[in-house]
Amino acid sequence: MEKLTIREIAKMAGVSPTTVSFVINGKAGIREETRAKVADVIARTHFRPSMNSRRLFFRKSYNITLAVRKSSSPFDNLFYFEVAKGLIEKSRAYGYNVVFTDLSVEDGRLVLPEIIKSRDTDGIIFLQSADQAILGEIASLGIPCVLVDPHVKPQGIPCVFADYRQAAFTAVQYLLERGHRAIAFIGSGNSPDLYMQCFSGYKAALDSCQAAIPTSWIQFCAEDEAAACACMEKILAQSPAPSAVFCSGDILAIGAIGCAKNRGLRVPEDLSFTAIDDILLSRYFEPKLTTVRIDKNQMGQQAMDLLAAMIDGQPADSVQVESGCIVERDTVRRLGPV
Amino acid sequence: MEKLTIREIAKMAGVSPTTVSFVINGKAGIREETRAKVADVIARTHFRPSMNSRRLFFRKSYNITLAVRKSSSPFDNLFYFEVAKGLIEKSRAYGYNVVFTDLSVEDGRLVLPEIIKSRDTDGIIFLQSADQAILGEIASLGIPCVLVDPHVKPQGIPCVFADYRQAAFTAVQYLLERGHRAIAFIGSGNSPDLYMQCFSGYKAALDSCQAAIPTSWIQFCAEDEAAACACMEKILAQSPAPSAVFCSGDILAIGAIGCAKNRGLRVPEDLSFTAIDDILLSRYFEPKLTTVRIDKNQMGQQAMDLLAAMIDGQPADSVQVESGCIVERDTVRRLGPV
DNA sequence: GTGAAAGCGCTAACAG
DNA sequence: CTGTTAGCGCTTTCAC
Repeated sequence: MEKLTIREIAKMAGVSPTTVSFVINGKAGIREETRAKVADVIARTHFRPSMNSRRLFFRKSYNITLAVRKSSSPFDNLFYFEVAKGLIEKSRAYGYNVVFTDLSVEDGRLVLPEIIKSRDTDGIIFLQSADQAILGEIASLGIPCVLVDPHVKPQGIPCVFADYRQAAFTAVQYLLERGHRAIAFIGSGNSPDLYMQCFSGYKAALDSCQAAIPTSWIQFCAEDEAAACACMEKILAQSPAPSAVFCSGDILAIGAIGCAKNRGLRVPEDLSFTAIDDILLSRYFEPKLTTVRIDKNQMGQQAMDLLAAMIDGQPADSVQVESGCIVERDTVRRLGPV
Repeated sequence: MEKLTIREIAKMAGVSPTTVSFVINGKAGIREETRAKVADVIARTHFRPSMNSRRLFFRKSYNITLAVRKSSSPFDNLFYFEVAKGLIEKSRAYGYNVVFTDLSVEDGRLVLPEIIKSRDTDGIIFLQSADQAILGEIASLGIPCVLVDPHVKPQGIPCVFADYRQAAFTAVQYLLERGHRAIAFIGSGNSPDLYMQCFSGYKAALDSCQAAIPTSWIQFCAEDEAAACACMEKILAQSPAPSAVFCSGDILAIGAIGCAKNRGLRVPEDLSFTAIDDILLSRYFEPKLTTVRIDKNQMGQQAMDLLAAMIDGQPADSVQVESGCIVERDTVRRLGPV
């Protein structure tokens, strides 16, 4: 079988290459009869125009790059993968290939992969991390770029955010509706933006019911599972004890619940928990965690929409995805009327 | 700033485009002096030759496609991601972009993504699944293809296998070394190839110590967590009871341990367990699972090596990655001397 | 409405 | 040892 090119197709259909090109690209000005004839040949031969040629002509790579940090935890990986799925689904419609790449480290500096340095990508999506130096380098390369769920808010780069304020509000509201008033807070001050959103949601829910809480119930040094456990310890060290705890992330709740268990408390009989994220583990942890789902798939989809718009030169603003969906499991007990 | 092309660089360096091209591609026949001059200009300008042009010239896309099934469990995702990491690391050295894609379903038939149909990829990597029709379609497209950890062994397509026989042998040997002789087997007959490997490793380890076991200890209907639980039930229904159980997958062990727990048995005090995989959950499950690690990262790397060889037209054979690394955790008890 | 011709940026014969 | 030239396969003016 010979190499199938647009010329071959033209020959087979008895027309010129131009005509074939017009048919392929749906341009006007072709007689319906000719169009059908050409379309028929294309269908029969399964011909596809060479992407490589179009790339050269349009000076587009039709690649978008998903940049992942090198050493990330399995949980990060899960996060990435869900976002990636959303991205991939959408990319199909836009005709982009989604290329995975990781930022490697040389001499302690992050270094961009070749696909970016050689501008072989039409756009870039970063997940969570957002090294300022890297961002600057990309800006100087002139490649559109969007950040997904950044831990720290950068200036001048469109982002896809989850609405952590709404998520926190929902998680706490859920507790209130089940009769809880004594609700503690465990979060991480490591990402101040994130912290502020979560705390603000927590506060908004509590404000509405005029609940007073001791300041020892507000813990913001939980940057990981172990630290969350320590936070829980501090909360339980004083009386009164809360009837419920809201944690700004599932992994923190898992740490905090571990602490409660160690002290002989039963969850949810003695203490209820809600959190934010819905990571894989939450379904397998004992007891199964009640949490507000962050829709990572949708974040991926939004990122694709945003990036595609930027590539087309349209002005783009950050977007926030709805984050008010609670998934009810086994860590919340309904309290009798107070 | 003007568009940087090889002509521009040539002009700046006062040479011809050919010379620049030769320098870039490390061809012989350039005076060192000229070479240095050109190299200097290239370094200063951060020039990279347009991938799009090279693609057209070489008729190569420099893409390899990682095909993922559409609806897969989070655990599959984790598997994919680890393989992908290995793949990505290696792809850098070969100069390939790793493009993620999923097989979508139309009218109940799997359909190949555009990147494959339009031959915009130099090779394809499939994970686990291996629909025969799809494979045939790809073969007719003439695109090199490798399978990673296929559940069913296809003919004529190079694969990257884990050595499940070795893994099973290692897992059972580990139990033997700790004094266990009464060791039951739980596996899944759903993937006969896989089953045979696991059982053969289990048998080989046991053969060497002449241990006799009742046939009820051999269970092969555990296609998932719940089924594994049922298998465990059957094993425990008769006496004597084994002192240890080997499961051909972590998720099966988790199901089986659940059954043992329900019956009031303590793990590992009353019953020990080993398995194969080392999935994320095994570290978080209570008790933490002792298991033989399958190195998915390495499988990804091997897949890249294999695929690259095939793309270069070299003959390629399936490879098997070493799979004898046990990760010791909390599900095995050492028995006193018999 | 359709065809001939130029060019996207690079590479590699082929001259000089 | 270096420069000129002709494509790789497509798209798109610009004539006809």
